[in-house]
Amino acid sequence: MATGRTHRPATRSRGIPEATVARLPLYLRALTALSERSVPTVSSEELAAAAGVNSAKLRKDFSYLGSYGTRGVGYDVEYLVYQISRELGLTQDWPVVIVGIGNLGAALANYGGFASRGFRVAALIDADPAMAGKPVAGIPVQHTDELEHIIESNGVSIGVIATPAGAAQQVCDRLVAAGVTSILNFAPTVLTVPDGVDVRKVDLSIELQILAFHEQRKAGEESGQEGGTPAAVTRAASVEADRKGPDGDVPAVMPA
Amino acid sequence: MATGRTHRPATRSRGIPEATVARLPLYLRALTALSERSVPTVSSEELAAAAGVNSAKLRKDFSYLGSYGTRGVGYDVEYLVYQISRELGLTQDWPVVIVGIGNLGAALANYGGFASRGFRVAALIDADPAMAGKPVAGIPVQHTDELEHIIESNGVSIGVIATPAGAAQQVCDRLVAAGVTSILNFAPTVLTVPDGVDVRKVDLSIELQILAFHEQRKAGEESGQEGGTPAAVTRAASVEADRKGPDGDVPAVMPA
DNA sequence: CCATCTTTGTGCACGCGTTCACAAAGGCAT
DNA sequence: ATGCCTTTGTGAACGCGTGCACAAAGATGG
Repeated sequence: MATGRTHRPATRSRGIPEATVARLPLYLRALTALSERSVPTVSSEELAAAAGVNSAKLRKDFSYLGSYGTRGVGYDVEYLVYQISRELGLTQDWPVVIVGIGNLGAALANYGGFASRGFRVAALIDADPAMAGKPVAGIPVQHTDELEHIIESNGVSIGVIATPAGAAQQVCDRLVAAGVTSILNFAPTVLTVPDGVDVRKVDLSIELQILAFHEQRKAGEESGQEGGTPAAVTRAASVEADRKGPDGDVPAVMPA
Repeated sequence: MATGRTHRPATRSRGIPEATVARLPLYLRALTALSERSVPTVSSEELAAAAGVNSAKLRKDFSYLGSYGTRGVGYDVEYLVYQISRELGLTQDWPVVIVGIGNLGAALANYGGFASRGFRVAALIDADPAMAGKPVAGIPVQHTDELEHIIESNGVSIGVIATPAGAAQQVCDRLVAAGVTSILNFAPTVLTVPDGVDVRKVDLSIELQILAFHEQRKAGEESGQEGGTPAAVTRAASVEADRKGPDGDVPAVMPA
């Protein structure tokens, strides 16, 4: 999973474990699919299979929400959709701003998953004056100068950062100062935020590196090859040669 | 974090805990930045701050790799960069294919972080015949028919899925059948894969929902408002109304 | 109304991950 | 060479998350 919680070490919110909260959207998605097919009830076993988890874990997760099941029958799909939606806070609209409208920012703006879960793109913001006014996904891009005004007038509490790494912390600071208390960070940087602000990060580069680790392990188990080969040393040395200048001046979205 | 490990419950590979592996890329990034500034050594305290973790955790993480530090001094930056790169398997080139060249796929293709860490985009693949031959990020898009051929002739073991949810499992099956053993999934679906295949997922919708949960909790603690308000019920009911048809036929990338 | 059968909800145990706290180790100054 | 000072490496304790296994609960059929 490309996700990583940053701060908030192990805060069990209102008795619901963090690990459970992270799975609720998964259950909700599976339940929504069942709801569309007009399935009235579902057993923990079936739903767990659809969500890709263990049925015992699913039952324990639901037990934190309350006793919404019926023994011998299962769970009422519609009721559970409502309960989970409510628990996740999806019963209200969340205005969201996306900062950094490069390739990735544009992809996010076009992402259909926003609107369908109570998230509304309130504004697209970019530092490039040439972008200002240009519509992306039907929404005109606004200049960074407007950031504070946009946040405050729309009551935005969730911000998405899709800028290059060099700009991320600065953007983050401005978002927080303007009142944003939850940030989804796509820039490959560690963001520092005050207490009370949640940060979640999505980092493609890290995901790939984790996959490479397991891939290497799988390959190494058979061929038994290990240790620094000459080629390996060469590549390692070239790693730094690739990276010129500070993080900020790489034009592409999300430099590593 | 937008990341979630899927299968592989708790396999401690060669003695290195999974949680440690997930942090190694973070350390590597911080170390690379230090290396660029020609910093010769760094203490666990400094590096931990740069990586956004606890110094004790960092030292324990490094202890799994071996004793690469010098007491009273710290760690040699260059040496550590090499050791972590080697451990993560970044000392070799990993050809990667990206399947699904929509908004997101194009953003990924343009992502600078690929090349700088030993990942090479071997091919871009899309099901739309109109896309075939069109260059994206300097690489011509190829049709899905070529998938097996591309995988085998390039020795690709890592695949990135950026298709709509409805196509993801099918693409996944074909990738695995052709020899791919690690998959990074951006489509909002649970992928089923045989043993030995690693799947990591990046799911924007889930991340936002987790943020919304905490955001609601923060808001609720002050205003003490709880329970299903009429407005809440309205929204919950409209959740399903938004979602027409099966997952597959939503045109946008990554429907939720 | 009773027996049976299905499925939930959870007590319990186990293992991973995190953190504390400190002894061991090495550099450095004198 | 010796003592001091810094920083590593790790033993031990703790807490969270997971999974097992079963008792309680309720539906269903006779």
